[in-house]
Amino acid sequence: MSKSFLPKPTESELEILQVLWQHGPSTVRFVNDELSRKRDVGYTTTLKLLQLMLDKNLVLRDDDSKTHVYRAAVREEETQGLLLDKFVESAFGGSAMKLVMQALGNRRTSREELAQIRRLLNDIEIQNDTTPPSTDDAQ
Amino acid sequence: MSKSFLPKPTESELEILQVLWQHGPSTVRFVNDELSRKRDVGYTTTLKLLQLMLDKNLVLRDDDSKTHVYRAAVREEETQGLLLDKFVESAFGGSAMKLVMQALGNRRTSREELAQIRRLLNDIEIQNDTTPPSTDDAQ
DNA sequence: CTTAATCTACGATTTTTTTCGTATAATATT
DNA sequence: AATATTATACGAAAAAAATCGTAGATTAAG
Repeated sequence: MSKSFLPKPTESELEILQVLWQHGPSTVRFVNDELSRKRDVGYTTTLKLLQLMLDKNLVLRDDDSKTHVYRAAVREEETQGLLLDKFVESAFGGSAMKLVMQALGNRRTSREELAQIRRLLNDIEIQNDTTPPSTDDAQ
Repeated sequence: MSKSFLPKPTESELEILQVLWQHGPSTVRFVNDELSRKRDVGYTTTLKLLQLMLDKNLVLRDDDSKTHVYRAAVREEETQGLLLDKFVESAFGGSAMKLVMQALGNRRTSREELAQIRRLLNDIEIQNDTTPPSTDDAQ
């Protein structure tokens, strides 16, 4: 009931969402310019994508003025969570732990970041102690 | 020079690799049976996929006997690393930290796992101390 | 030996995703 | 006002990925 349908965005759709998340509501022109910084994309391609995303309710648009303004209709964390779940499942056979170990192991992590993770670990541990293990229903 | 070309496997190819990684060299029949446990797949579909993967050098096959035996040609960790990089880039805008935080935050992590991560964190920190910070170029 | 069962090869179709061209409308420029 | 610029809509092609059917070969069963 809480979370409405969130369709899994495709690779290209995700690129666009990144732009919208990072820069807020944007015109097609702006989104396209941003995408163009990385690779070659035609204007109408971006436009079409945005329109499809509108159909899928991935974005909303304000068409008061001639040049429409699009904005993300899905929240960043929520979407990332969804994608993460799928990714853990498909690439790591369901083991989030393996993923975390890989992510931490195979790249330089600064002292500050390490500290940040430690803090999070502490929080989780406290929660684990406070909140009883509950019925551990795996899916 | 070190790592040879590793093509990014598609979703379906990944499913197959999972089977091969987990069960070792397998026949088409076996792989198909495994996939069928999750969803509906035709035998020839699996066969075709395996053949395409052979072309791409994602798998190797032993066709001494009539029924061929396929095995993964790419290592699990290496492939996961590759996919992880792409995923961090596309879904988390390049921030592995955000990904780790999400992965840890949004799911129940057992005490044992938390300890495991702490150990890893320690190891990394020691490395950080031992190895000079070098040019700390964040981007 | 004949028939049934099991495999591989492979073309071809279907589905999904991405890209683009063109028509047309609105706005800006000279 | 005429022309150039910039937008959107939308069909449709191109590209990528997944699925399947059928032919022919080999092995197993009867």
